[in-house]
Amino acid sequence: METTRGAERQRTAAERRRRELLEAADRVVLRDGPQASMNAIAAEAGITKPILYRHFGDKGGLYRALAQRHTDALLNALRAALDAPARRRERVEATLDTYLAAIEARPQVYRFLMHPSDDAAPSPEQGFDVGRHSAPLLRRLGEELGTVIAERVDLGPDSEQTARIWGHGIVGMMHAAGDWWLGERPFSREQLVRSLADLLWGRLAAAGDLPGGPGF
Amino acid sequence: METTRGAERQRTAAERRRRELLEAADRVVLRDGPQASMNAIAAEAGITKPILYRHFGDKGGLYRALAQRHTDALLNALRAALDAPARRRERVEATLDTYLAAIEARPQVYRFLMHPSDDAAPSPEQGFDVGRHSAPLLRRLGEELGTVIAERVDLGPDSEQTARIWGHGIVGMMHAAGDWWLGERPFSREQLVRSLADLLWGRLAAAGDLPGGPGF
DNA sequence: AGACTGTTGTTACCGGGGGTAACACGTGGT
DNA sequence: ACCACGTGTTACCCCCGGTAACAACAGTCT
Repeated sequence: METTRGAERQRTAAERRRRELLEAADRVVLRDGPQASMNAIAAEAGITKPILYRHFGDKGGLYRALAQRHTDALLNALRAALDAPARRRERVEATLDTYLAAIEARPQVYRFLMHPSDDAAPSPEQGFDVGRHSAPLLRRLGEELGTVIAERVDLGPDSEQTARIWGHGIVGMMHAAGDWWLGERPFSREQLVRSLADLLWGRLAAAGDLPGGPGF
Repeated sequence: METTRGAERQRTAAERRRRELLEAADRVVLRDGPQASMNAIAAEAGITKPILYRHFGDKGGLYRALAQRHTDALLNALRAALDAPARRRERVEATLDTYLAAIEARPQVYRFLMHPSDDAAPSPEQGFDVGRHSAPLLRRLGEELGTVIAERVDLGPDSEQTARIWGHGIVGMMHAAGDWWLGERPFSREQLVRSLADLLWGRLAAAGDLPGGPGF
């Protein structure tokens, strides 16, 4: 029967179209930042809005599809750094450096991933639904790192819970420091990596007091 | 001359009005979240939009004025915790706890401060202007903590730079972990504080490996 | 052939958001 | 009486996300 072959062809055609649209969207987002409008994306793709909506449902759908590509790439790079056969300190430094190199190389992509401009999911949840509001990518990174820590590091009782806290905390540290550094960039990436690793290695606890502070 | 007294009276009246408007805006933001519309705020205040614009210029102006009140309060509380006469570990824990207690007590305020929905400053800077895009409050906290660290902790050469990195990093850690915790809240605030302080105290470096990880 | 179905594309519209222009009113100062 | 000024309104503009309604064209079924 010809129907199945026809349907097949149609499907692959639709997928190709979808990829083309995503590439156009990518170009616009890279140029205009996360606040790129649907009109602009449609124009870049040489078509009009309703087609975009047919393919992606709503703006959130397009953005999610767009984000997934970049997210997957970054996540794979981070996993590789995390799995390198080296001492823990070196793995941590490699992971920090991988992340920072990525955001340094393509700041607009990073900005798009981390600041999705808005929810796109105005779910009418009543009770305090705070949280889940930082970029979803950050959450994902935090969870991922948490499980890696839980798998590999011996943390005694409550290990699972501690690992998750640390996962989110370390990711947040990396993100905030990176975001700030990217704005001013007053020193090299290596120095940033070293300082952050030093922080995680307890140098804050080990350092001595300077005169003039409160208490001892 | 009566003019100065009259002008005086007018000015204080205008200031009172401004405070009333801010309080109305506060109510709406607390109810509707950061995406509260100018129409809604005007309605809550019992007036119409143009008055708001006369008082605050634009939406960003209103939001900035609104944010400053809460920001100052939080900042003062944090400074108090940071200045308590106690050992460093206790001061760190107190500061973490202060921050987390604040976001736990008033999640909507926190959400408003941290996720200002959008820039409000679409400055057409050309070059990579990434950064400065997380909530300004986070930046401010990071800088503040950085200077405190630089003032009090002996970090050897490059101390200034290291302190700033740590300031932003620690604030980011606190923020990300707090944001995540606020969403699920699977354990008490005390445990969160202890775990984060442990992380800063180098427990990650000290902990042993579990079998199965890469390298040793 | 002709009728049916599905996809691709269009134009034209809706509701709502930020922001502003133009005008009405009251009150105190000269 | 007149002026200056702050408060308030209505009515509008433009843009954005999203949708309805329709046009054109393929391939399929009888």
